[in-house]
Amino acid sequence: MKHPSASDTSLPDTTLSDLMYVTVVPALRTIPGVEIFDYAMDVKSDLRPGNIIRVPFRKKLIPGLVIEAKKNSAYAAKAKMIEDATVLLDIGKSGCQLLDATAERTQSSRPSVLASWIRQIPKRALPFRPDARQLSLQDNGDEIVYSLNPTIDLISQAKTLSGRTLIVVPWISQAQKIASALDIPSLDSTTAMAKAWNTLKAFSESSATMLVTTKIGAWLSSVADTVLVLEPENDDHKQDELSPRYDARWMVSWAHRLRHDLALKSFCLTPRLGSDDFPDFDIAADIIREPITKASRSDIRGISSVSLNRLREALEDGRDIFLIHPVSGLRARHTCSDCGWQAACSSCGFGLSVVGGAGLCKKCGRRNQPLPTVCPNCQGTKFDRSIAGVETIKAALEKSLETNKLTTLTTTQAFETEFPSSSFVLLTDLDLLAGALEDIRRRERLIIAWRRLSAKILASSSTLMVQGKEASLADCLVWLTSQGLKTAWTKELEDRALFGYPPAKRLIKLLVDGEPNTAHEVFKNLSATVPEGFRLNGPFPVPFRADTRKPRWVIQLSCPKEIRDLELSGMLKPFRAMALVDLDPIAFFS
DNA sequence: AGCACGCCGACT
DNA sequence: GTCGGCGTGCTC
Repeated sequence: MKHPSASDTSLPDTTLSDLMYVTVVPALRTIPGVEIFDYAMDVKSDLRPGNIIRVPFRKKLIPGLVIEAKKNSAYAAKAKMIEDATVLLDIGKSGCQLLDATAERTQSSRPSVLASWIRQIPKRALPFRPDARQLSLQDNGDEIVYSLNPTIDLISQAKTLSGRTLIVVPWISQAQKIASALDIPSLDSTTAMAKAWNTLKAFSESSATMLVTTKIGAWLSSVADTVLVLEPENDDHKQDELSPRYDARWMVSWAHRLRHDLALKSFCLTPRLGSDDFPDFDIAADIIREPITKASRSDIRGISSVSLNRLREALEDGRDIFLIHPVSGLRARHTCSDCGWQAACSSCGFGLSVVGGAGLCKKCGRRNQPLPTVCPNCQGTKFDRSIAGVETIKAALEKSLETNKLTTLTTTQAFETEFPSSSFVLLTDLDLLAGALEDIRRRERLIIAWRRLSAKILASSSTLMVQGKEASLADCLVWLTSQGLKTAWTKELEDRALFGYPPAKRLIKLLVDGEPNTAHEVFKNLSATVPEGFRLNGPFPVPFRADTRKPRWVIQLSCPKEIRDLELSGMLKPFRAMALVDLDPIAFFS
């Protein structure tokens, strides 16, 4: 099998005639620049681009991806011999291309991306044995389906499909629910190593199979016939913690770009900001708005007297009652009533939540941190200034209503719960649905979350009572209509355009660690590099850093949205040493 | 001699 | 980014 390459002609054939070479991307965390390695092999081992094999590396055997087979190598003298050329998986040429594109996009090396894709291969992995496969050569589309219940519609669509189908969802719990509904395997971060490998291998081997996965399996779209994406409007499709950080939605559409025979279908409730395609339905849920005013207060903090009465009535009518109050624990923060001093996490500096009498950090997860009873700033002894937590409200409500049948839900739980028919649900504050994030995207997130919750209410013929500031409540019913959403998104787009934020502009984020002058230095150098039409903002300090960590700064680079990844990464390459470059940020200020 | 530690360059 | 080779210096 001959694979032509530049090196075929650039070097004389001095090698033994029964040797060939392969260029391999090892599955290994490396810095950008440490990318590919050549290996020698017997000509009889028929390796091709896309094959995943094991290669000797230092003193170990590690997984590697063949990206080229060739007669000669400039590294022939160093090249180690591949003794066992057993192919363990094949991701094809398009898999290699997707790897290249992902590395470029995430500003990381191909080996690092590959390592994050295949993670580990069990010791006793069996050879790759694909069934005879008919490649569909038709040009398949990229379609968006709007639905009041995207999950149900995705499942029924999946049942009609016959090829190799990958279902990509934003959360593990959804993946597992869909897996059991369709009786197919799920691949997510909780799947054990050997099982994960066998699952993805089985998916790649069979031409008629189905797999549901979270963002960690999105790369398998390079071997799928059809990819179904659930809730593409949801930002949890982006891996934003581990490195390399990538976005499942981007990866899936890039796979489609590389292989047009890949059919792509997205199921959503809300169009993404910037879309000009809107659903043709309204979410006609039973919703009662209850503005929070001083006059409407009940004895229970955070609950109006009208809400309390409605809850009581619902309970008397035998309805299931739910409380959504997205502040866990006893109270949101341990804040001094007199001076406003706030207890902070000892490892990351974020404000501590009060759960079970001790401090819990919502940012880094550190638990059981001691909370002072006397304010270290002003010696005050009252700490009840912060918003009450769900434990506090639940206890007070159950006492007042003389019941133990109140179910409390966090936002995430609210999205995952199937409400019993005719439930009565109280949301304590509409604004809390958007989470703690103070970002230009707050409104966008709030609208998406609000529509999701309302659709769940509608599906179960329940009632949602929503408290909130008068101004916040004013638009919330409008957001549930197609026309109202269109208006809201148009307004949001105008605001973003005004400030130079996505999707009106492309935004690149650079994170610089160090003193202010370090950040300003990088900013100055960037200003000198960046072409006409680009704009720089910052450096903004990143809040909530631990005392032991250096301060971190955000520099925003706003540029025309048409700009290509390749051009950007070329321009920003010199800054890689000083800054972490995120070409695809979801949060704009941290 | 035996071993822990840390630096630094190579990894095919 | 990680490994491992090698030099240093301490201990038995």
